Amino acid sequence: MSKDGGAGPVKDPQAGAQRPRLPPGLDLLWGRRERGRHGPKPGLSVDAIVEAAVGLADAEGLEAVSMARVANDLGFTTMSLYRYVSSKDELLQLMWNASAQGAEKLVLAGDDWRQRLRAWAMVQRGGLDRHPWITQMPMAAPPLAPNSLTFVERGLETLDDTGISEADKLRVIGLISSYTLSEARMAYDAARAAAKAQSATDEAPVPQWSFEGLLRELVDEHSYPRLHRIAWSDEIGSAPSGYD
Amino acid sequence: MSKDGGAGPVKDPQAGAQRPRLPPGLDLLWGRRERGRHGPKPGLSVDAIVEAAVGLADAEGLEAVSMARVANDLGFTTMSLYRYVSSKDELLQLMWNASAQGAEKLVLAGDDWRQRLRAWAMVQRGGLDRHPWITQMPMAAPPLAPNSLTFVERGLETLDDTGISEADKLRVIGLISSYTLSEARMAYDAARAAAKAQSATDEAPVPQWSFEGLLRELVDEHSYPRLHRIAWSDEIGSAPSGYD
DNA sequence: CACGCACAGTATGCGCCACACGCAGTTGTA
DNA sequence: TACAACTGCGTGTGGCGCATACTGTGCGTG
Repeated sequence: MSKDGGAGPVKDPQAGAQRPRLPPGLDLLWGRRERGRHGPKPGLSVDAIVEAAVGLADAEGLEAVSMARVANDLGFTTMSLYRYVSSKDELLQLMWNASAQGAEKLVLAGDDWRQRLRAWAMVQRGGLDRHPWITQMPMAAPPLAPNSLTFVERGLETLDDTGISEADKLRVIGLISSYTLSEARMAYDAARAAAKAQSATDEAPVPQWSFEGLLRELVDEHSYPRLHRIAWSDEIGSAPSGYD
Repeated sequence: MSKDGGAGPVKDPQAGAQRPRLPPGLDLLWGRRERGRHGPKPGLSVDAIVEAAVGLADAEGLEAVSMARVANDLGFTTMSLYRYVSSKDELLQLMWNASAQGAEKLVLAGDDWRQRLRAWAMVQRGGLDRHPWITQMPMAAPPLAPNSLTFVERGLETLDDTGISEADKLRVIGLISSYTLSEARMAYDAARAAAKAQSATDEAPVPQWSFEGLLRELVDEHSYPRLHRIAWSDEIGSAPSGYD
């Protein structure tokens, strides 16, 4: 297979010409997987598959996303999906990337970087609330999907007029990001647990524990003095993430 | 192995009477599940199971932990485990808790809170490096296991002489914690990816991508100007987490 | 002192999963 | 027109968590 030389018609006017091959998952993510030109027309598309999978995850959670369910929702068989996606993991990466769509067009208003950074974090939190299954994803490696990188880029943008180093900017973005993620995860899991407890309500043999109640029950005073104090004070209420 | 292995925090000789029932997963974690007194002697124990599972996860990763593998390693059948543990999820919680053992006896030296907090974070990071599978865990809800709470308590302790509110202390701990976790996760995933790439080295048709190289390849200058600058500068080197 | 029952470990099987493999039919190109 | 590339499907494999029903064991009590 020799593909060097620019003799043939190059569809991509981008001057990049011969880009090196990417690792297996990333090529599709960055639109560098080429489909052949022969054969029947595809009755399906990567986008349609990803859309169906995201819809399923939104409606029933990530654990409801199986190749069989997605294929069935689309009216195809399980194995047909593998003509478009090489593994379930790849599909998950595509879903993640899809959920971060629209980052390039968002406007981060604010006079100083604090306001902008805060707005950025709120946008992220909003996305996580809309697609809470992201908090349950395997999270292999830092996000190298195009939309995720765009979002990071926009985060860096909010720090433009601070004097800190580029590497520190990246670290700040990472820290905010991971905190937002973990907060969203807790909120989601708590909501799920509550929903589950409610669904199992017949006679209620389970006394319906709240997080705070549990903490008060479990944390005894002399083993956990500080936690005990916090648990028995009021308000574990939240203030978002506008600190530093 | 010590007799006081995984679960029981304290034995109450007299107060064993009337604590309310805990939700299904937590009772075992807090040593509040009572075994009957009849029948043959158990040939197995919760501690032994947890220990085997942790060993397996340390050696081959979390995905190698299946009820069948754990049981087989112990020389029992799959279903025998369910006499001690009511679900795989419960086993995972126990593993998590077990990995946080020893928090009560660690010494956090330092004159000011920064040093102590930093030491605390380093201990956490050390634990995550020793048991990297923790980064891959489902992470249902905030950690309510006794050892995890002990660790949080020790974290709060480092902030004793700061003037900030209790709730803020908790938030600081949470933030540091989540950042440490996400950093450890990235390091682990990167290591795994590298190991995988190396194991598939015959002729090396894959050009062996590094994270930095990938970033340089993917991030073009005008779509991602800031990331591009970072990618082409040197050092994405790390400085731990002694900031704020 | 024997009997019953709570308990231990086991055997079997169900429904689900991701995915390998090979087939039949369709379509652009030589 | 012949061929090769391609699509979608049927079938099969090995694994998973776990429900259920069983056989045997040994303690507490009649």
